Amino acid sequence: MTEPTPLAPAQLAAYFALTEVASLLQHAVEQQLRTDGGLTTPQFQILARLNATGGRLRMTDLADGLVYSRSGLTYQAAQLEKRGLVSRTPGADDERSVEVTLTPAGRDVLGQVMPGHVELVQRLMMTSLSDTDIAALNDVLGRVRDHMRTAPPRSAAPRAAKRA
Amino acid sequence: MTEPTPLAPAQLAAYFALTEVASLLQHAVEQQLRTDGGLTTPQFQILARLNATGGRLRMTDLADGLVYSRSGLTYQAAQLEKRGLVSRTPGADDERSVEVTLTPAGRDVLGQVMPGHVELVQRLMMTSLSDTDIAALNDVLGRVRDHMRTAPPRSAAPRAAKRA
DNA sequence: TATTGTTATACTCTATAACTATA
DNA sequence: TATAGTTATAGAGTATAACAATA
Repeated sequence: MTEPTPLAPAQLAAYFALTEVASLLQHAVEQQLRTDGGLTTPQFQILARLNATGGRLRMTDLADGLVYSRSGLTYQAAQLEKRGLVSRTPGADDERSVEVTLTPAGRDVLGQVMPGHVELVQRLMMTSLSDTDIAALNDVLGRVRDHMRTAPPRSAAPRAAKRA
Repeated sequence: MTEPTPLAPAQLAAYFALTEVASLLQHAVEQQLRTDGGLTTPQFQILARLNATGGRLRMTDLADGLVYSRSGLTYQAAQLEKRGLVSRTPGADDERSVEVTLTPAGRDVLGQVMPGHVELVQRLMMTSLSDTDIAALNDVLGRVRDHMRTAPPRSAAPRAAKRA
C-alpha cells in the first residue's frame, strides 16, 4: 500500500520519449550555439530573454522562468559582461537592484546565432510534424507546463526512503 | 535569401513548451533521486539501464543511448563502483572489454528510488493527461525521436557564421 | 526585517587527448 | 590497424552559505 500506482506502459513510453527528445534536442542546440556564436545554452537563454523583453531587465526578473539560483545567474551575467554582450548598471529606482542591458554586440551575436538555431529546430523537430501535431503538442505540453509550475515543488513528495 | 523560414508562432510555442517541461521535469527528478537515493541523473540512468537489460552490460553497450563520451561513462561507472552499486570485471570473451554488473546493493538503491520516481512522474506529468493525450504524445514525440535519431547530427548545419 | 545581488567555496559533470592492451 | 577502456587534465556550471547594501 505504500507503492504508488505503477506507470502504465504507454505512460512510461511517453515519459521516455519526452526525455529522449529533449535530451537530443538540447545536445544539438548546444553544439549549434557554440559553433555559431560561442554561446552556452544558459547564456543564449539570457540573451534571448533580454531581447524578447525590450533589452533590459532586472536580475530578479531575468531569473524568472530560468532555472538558476541567484548565484548562478550572477555567474552567467558576469560571463556575458566579460564578452561585452551585456552591461550591468545599478537600478534606477531601487538602488539594490541591477539592470542588465543587452548591448549592440549582444544583439549582433544573437543575430549570428538565430538563423542556425531556427534552422536546427526546423530540421530536427518540425520536419516530421503537421500543423495538427503542433497544435496537439501545444495543448498537451501546455497543460503539463502549467500544472508543473503550479504543483508543490518538492516538500509534498511522500515517504522518502533513508539514504543508502 | 539566406534566412531560414522563420518558426511560426505555434511552432515556437511548441518548442518552448517542450523545452520548459523537460527542464522542470529534469530538475524535479534530480532532486528526488538525490533525496531518495543519493543518485545523480546519469547514475540513475546507468543503474536503470542495467536493471532493464538483465543486470550486466559491456561498457560500450551501456553507452548506447546515453549521451556520454567514453571517459564520462568511465567516470560514472567508477563513482558507482566506489559506492558498491556496480562491479566491473574483465569481459569473458573479449579481453579488452569490461562488463558492468548491477550488485545487490545497486538493486536496493533502485528499489529505494523507484517508488518516489514513479510517484513524481505521476504527479508532475500524468495528472493533467488523459489516455488520449498520452497516446498523442507517444505518436508525436515518437516520430520526432525517430527522426532525430536518423537526422545527420550536425555537419549538415548550413552557413555557420564566424565566431563573435 | 526582508529583499537584491555578489562572493567564496566546493563539487559534479563533461570533453579532449594521450595512453595501454587486446583483436 | 582498429577497438575497448582508462587516465590526466582542464574547464564550465551549479548550489549553498555567508555577506553587503538598500528598502
